[in-house]
Amino acid sequence: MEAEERKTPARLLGEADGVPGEWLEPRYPIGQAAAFTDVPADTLRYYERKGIMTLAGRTPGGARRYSELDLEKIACAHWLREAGVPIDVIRQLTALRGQGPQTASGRRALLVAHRDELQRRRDRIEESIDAVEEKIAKYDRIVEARR
Amino acid sequence: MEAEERKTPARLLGEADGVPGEWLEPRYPIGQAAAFTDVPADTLRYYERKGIMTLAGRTPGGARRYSELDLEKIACAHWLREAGVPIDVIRQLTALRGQGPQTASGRRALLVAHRDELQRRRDRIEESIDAVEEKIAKYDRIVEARR
DNA sequence: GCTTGACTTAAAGTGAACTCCAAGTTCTAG
DNA sequence: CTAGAACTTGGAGTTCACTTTAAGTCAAGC
Repeated sequence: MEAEERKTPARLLGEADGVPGEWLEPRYPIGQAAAFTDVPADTLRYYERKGIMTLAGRTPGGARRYSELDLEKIACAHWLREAGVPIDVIRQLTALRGQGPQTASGRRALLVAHRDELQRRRDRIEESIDAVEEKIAKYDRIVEARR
Repeated sequence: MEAEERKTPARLLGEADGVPGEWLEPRYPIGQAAAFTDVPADTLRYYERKGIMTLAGRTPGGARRYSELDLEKIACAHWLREAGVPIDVIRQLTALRGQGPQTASGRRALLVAHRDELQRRRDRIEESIDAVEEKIAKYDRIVEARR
């Protein structure tokens, strides 16, 4: 057992290797994938159930093996989640991506809709910040008056 | 029955009336309070259970009656919720407010903490927007290339 | 007195996104 | 070959903030 877990597969480091298609090899068990992507294994299985990950390769025995491309897809899905995109929308994006390049404009539309939503969310937060600052200022005056 | 429900109690319109302390009168039943504040009656009871509303006045029969001050407190709590402040934090603020003015600096600290949290949240969203825009641009190039 | 509608309570249900568990199977190092 | 770590599955549990339900009480108009 190593002192420190290796956290990044070659592809993510940009170490292009000679064998073409090598990063499509289903190589990484779920625990490694979890460590690489920082997404818990349970969550990876959950994403799969929810249909936002097309199934990675399996060993004859049935254990999942992720390729480096799969890891990138996971990273992308997880990133979208962190950006607040609901699983449902990610599923739609994934489904469209699976249907080939003619769905590109549909996917673009989904992303534009989400960007607009994000902007609205940011604007609301901005307003909240302003209002909270005002309240803080009010407390400053109160605290000041009591000294 | 009126054609249009009256949505705002006098105090919120700024119609100061002659009788001092009048806006402390527990006057409005929960349905009215809900209409005024745009917070469903169920949610008002829920807030009360959660301890983020000190109990409003009651009729002899046990029905809640809200004063205009209560309505302002509701508006404040609801606004904090919309700003993403968890119920728990609102409860702390409410509790501190109930303990008098010497807790003002404590309340200020809670608000500052929340403002910082909001700023972090806004910054994350900002990053997400940038990233989504980048993805959109990528799709633009794809869609362009296919024409 | 009776109906209607607004109110009361405790408790259960909802939905999103995980997160954990039990019991069994597979993989891997020695 | 075997011990034990890592994996499999289906399903239950968790958290948050409500939301709904069931069963009953209260106040006003006819």
